[in-house]
Amino acid sequence: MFSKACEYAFRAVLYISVKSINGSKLGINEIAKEIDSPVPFTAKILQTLSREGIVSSIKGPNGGFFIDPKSKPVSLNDVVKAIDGDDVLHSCALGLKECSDKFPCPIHHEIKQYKEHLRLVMKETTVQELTADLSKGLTFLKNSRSKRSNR
Amino acid sequence: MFSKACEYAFRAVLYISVKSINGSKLGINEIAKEIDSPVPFTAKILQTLSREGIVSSIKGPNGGFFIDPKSKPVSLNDVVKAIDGDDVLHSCALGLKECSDKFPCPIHHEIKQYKEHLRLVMKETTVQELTADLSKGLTFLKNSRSKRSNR
DNA sequence: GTAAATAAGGATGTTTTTATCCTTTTTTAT
DNA sequence: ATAAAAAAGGATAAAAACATCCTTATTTAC
Repeated sequence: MFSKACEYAFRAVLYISVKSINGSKLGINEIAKEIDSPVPFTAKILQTLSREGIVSSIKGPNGGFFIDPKSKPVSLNDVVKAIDGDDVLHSCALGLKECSDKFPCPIHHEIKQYKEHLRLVMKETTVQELTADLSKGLTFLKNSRSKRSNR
Repeated sequence: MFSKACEYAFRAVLYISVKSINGSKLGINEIAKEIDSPVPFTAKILQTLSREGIVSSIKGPNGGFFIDPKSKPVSLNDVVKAIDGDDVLHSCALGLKECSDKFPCPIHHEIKQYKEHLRLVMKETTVQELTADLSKGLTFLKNSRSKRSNR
């Protein structure tokens, strides 16, 4: 559905968002541990997200990554665009470069609705509105007994 | 959404299905040309589809690939399973190995409905029912001016 | 039964994605 | 000022996906 990089990006951004509520800044090691992702790869992804203005960061002691709760909400679509690019949610299931109502692939009409709905959800769902359930422990960013967390 | 291999598989199977209506058997070169895909890679994919019983093939002169129009219809899901495996349509958008109603990722509930919708479409749509529009020229398997077809 | 046509299978190569490592820059505390 | 802590950035490595090539097996036509 999305690249691994994008999956890590979602998880990282959500984790940072939750922890940023009380003004914390988070180091890359903590983030990677808590979302069960490889440290250096996650660092690269956060670099990109930082460059794209999706997360903030400060260097130096007591620095780290954070998301100002008062800043403009970040949609899931913003994250996808930053990491996987703009095409992912628009590309044809059969791989046609041009696939549209006027020039449809054989399953264009069958999955059109699904794709539109998914795009809408990704555009309208914000990281900020997902943080509440996450901090209440109603949703999760990693499996309890994942391999990585057991090392 | 799907791997390139799976995209080629969809296109190949659909092309073969259309041409099989009048009993034709198709060579790998013709198939790859008509669906605008790399010949040897497409050959590999058809090998797999043949092994999985999704297409039939006979070797030797006048041999080739075909789909008996009277055989049991093939769902798009059958093709996905043969090429990308069974997980693709069930995997978590955030990459959690275990993501369910009981143990949901933060966007599980948001996209659950759409994933189910897509799975249903893939299971219920058959290659056979897509062939009619395709042979009428109402749907397409390649772009008119694709790079490959211009070589 | 020989040659040609065709798919099947195995080995290999290329590109992209995923992941790691090392150095540099910035900031803070002392 | 200096040392330590942190992210940023560049170079490299490993794995997976994508793609090709060569040989083998099967079938047909002559």
